[in-house]
This record gives sequence, structure tokens and C-alpha cells, in this order.
Amino acid sequence: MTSLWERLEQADNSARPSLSARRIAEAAVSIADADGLEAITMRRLAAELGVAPMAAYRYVSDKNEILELMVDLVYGQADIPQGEDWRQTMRALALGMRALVLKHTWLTQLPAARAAFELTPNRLTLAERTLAAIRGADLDVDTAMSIFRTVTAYIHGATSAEVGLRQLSTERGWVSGDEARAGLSGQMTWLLGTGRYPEFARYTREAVRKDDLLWQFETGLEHVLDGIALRLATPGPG
Amino acid sequence: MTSLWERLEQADNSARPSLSARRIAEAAVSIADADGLEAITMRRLAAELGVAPMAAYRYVSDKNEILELMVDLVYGQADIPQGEDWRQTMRALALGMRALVLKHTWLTQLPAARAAFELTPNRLTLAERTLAAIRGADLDVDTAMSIFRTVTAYIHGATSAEVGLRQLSTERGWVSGDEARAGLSGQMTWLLGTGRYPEFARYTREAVRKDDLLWQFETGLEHVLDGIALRLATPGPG
DNA sequence: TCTATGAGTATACATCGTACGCACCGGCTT
DNA sequence: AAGCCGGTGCGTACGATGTATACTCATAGA
Repeated sequence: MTSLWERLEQADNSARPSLSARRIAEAAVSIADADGLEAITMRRLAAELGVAPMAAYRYVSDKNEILELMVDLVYGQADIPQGEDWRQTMRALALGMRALVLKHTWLTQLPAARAAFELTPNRLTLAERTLAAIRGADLDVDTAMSIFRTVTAYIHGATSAEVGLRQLSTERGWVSGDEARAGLSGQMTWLLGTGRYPEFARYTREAVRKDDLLWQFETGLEHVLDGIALRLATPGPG
Repeated sequence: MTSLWERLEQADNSARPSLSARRIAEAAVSIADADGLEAITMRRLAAELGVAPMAAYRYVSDKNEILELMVDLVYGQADIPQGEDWRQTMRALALGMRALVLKHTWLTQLPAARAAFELTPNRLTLAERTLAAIRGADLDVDTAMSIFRTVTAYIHGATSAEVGLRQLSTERGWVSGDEARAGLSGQMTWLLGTGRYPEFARYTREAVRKDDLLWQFETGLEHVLDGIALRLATPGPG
């Protein structure tokens, strides 16, 4: 069996199939968007496609392969910035990725985290643009890649945390942050009441930006970009 | 039903049970360490504990609850630094977490990513120590927490990526990085051969630190910590 | 018109999480 | 001492899931 991606491009038009890897992935994405990742069932998928449960196996060797296809499909929909100013580019990249993840929250929950990191075509494009954006500063390739990896790691970690928090909230039917904190009281008041976490308790009392998830994401991002700026700054001319 | 953590501490010693939430979690962790997360089956777990499949349900209402217990158990084993120098403390925190994740790679694969972000007691301890470490600089609580979140996000993202890469490798039986790249050729040579990714192709040719995963982790971490240092530096006295 | 190819189908199975009710044991009340 | 009773662990059973295997049948090329 050749590579999944290779097979994809060589769409053999010899027959006129009603199904395709693409259509399967699209259906899977729409199911996951609506009802979460665990709602993706070969049977449900087939029903959605108006087809028998086993039909998909003509185009996909595994359920996991469907997940890979889903990842690549949504990455393909991300508009990847292609800019001059590296910092603007990275900010756009980060915010774009965040929007993508918030739209498809299952991205953070893929059981095979592998899939999220495998080199799918669209992920490569992403790396490509980023590397191009910082090409100006003459860095060795290792450092250049480390910058890409760092930003990517932050994005991944921050969005995962945000999605986790959001899901925890909506799953329990909270809308406002205050409501959430009231709801958490059950678990949390007890924990905080133990007096073991004074700093954290202070945060819950005094913080102002607790519910401003965008502010949190952007602030963290600026921390990261500041650090990278140091690396990119040419040390000479100052 | 009261909170899971509450129930844990109020271990009612009225009876002499052979089982306990703790023992269940330990067994689950050892299974996951050995054979991966998907090897955790209620039946397998019971067999490992020398007990009938349904026995665990006396102590746990869900399989998901077992996952939560596992997370907290291993977080509890992490030695969380408690230092003076914030940068040393954070470095130690990051390297410790990395070691923990590499030891329990399933941490990055928890299907309910929620579990990884829920406020378990040991995770709170972690936040507590970190906040204490940067208490010196007088920051508002929001910024202080954003620093914690940023480092945490980087750690989470970077370790996930590293684990994903490692699993992809071992899963296909590669040991050396060169072997891995040779193995990836199938998928990758074709992709890179398309000429769509010149920057990335240059990296695969010229990079030197491709296989030094520790260097990659630490370098990214330094980028992040540099950015935070800017925030912590008192702007006055220079 | 015959036939081979390949798309979609039908049936079946092992394995999973877990609902439900039972058997049993030790400490309490009387 | 006798009997109840809460709680521990067990047995059975069920519906859902991923997928192996063998099929039907339409169509394109001869």
C-alpha cells in the first residue's frame, strides 16, 4: 500500500465512485464539529454518507486514517499568513491556529496525538511559511526551526488548555465565568479551603482577567515572541 | 456523589477492602506505561488486580475517572521544585515535567484532554510553587498567572510533539534518526520531491541538531524564559 | 455479447464499557 | 448469642464498536 497522501493525489478517475476519501473526511469533520470526536462511528459516518457501514473501507484502511485525513482537511482550511514582518506573521499564525482549534475543538483531543504531529502536507506548508518569515535574520537552520517549534508548541499547549477549560465549562452548562466558579466551588472550595494553596487562592480572589481567554492567549504569545525577538535581533549595529 | 478528590481523602476505614482507588490507579498506570493507554481495559485492569472485572466500579464511577486518578497519581510523583531563583525553578519544573511525560508517554494522549487540565490537587501544587517563585517581582496576579500558563503551555506543547515523534519512530521500529529519515522517505521523499517546501527541504539537508531532542526542548524553553525575563526585569535601576 | 474489474453490501465476530442483581462477610444492635 | 445490615466483590448479560470476509452487481472493454 502506498502512502495515504500519495494515493490522494493520484485520484484514479477510472471509475465513478460516489465516495471518496475527501467526502469521508468532510463528513467526519462535520460530525466531530457537531457532536464531538467520540461521535465518529463507522456506522454513523456511513449513515451520514448514505452508504453501508463497510463502504468507507474501500478508501481508508483504518479508522485512524480517517482521523489523519480530518486533520489535514482542516489544516488546509486555515489561511496561513505569508508576510514580511516575522512578528506579524507569527501573530497571525497563532491567532489563526487558535481560531481553527476553537472551531474544531476535537483537534486537541485526537487519541493518536501522533496524527496531529505527523507531517501532513498542509502542516508542512505551515512550517514552510514560518521558516520563510524568519529567513531574513541569518540564523542557522537549527535555530530557525527551533523558533518554529517553540511557537508551535506554545500554540498547541495554550489552545489545548483553553479548549479543555471551555469544554469543562459548557459540559456543565456554565456560561459566565462567575457561574463557572460558583459551579467549581464543589470541587474547588474544598480544595482551596484546605489552605494549601495560598497563592492560587489569591489569584481566584484578585485576578481581573480570569475570563478573558483571548487576552490570556495573546499575552502568553507576546512573552514567547519577546524571547524570540532577542534571538532575531542582530547584535551588531545597536 | 461528592467530588472524587473529596472521597479520596475521606478514606473510610470502616471496612477492610482489598481494593482502593489508589491501587486501581497504580495498576492502570503500570499497564499504560508498559503497553500504552489503549491497553487499559476494565478486564485487564481487574486481572492485574486479581479481581473480577466489575470490582473496580465500587471505587470509581467511570473509566474516565480512572484516567483522572492516573493523571493525579503521576503528577504527585513529580518532584516539584521550590526555589529562590525563578529561572532555575522554572527550568527545573520544565525538565522535570519533560522527564515525567517521557516516562509516562500516555499523558499526552489522554482522550479527555480535559483530565489533563482539570484542577487536580497535585496540579494546583504545581501552580502554587510557580507563582511563589515569581512572587518577588511585584506583578499583578493576572500577569503572574499568565507567566505560569505560558511556561505550562510550552511544556505541554513541546512534550506532546516530542512524544508524538518518538512514538512514530519506535512504532515503526527505527532507532537512529537517520534510520527514521530513511523510513520516512516513503511518505516524505515524495512530498519533498514535489518541490513545494524548499525551506523545509533545506532543513532536512543542513540541520545538525535534528536528533538532539533535549537540545530542542531546552532551546525552545530558553526562548520562552527570555521573553518572561523581560517582563520580570524591574525597569527602573538599569 | 461476454467477462473482468472494482464499488458498495451483508453478515458475523471479538472486544469493549458497564447495568443489574446476587452472595457473602464483619460489626452493630438487642 | 442472635440477627440484621451496610458494604465488598462477583457473575451474567447487553448494546455498541471496529473490522474481516465473502458477496452482489453495474459497468467498461473485448
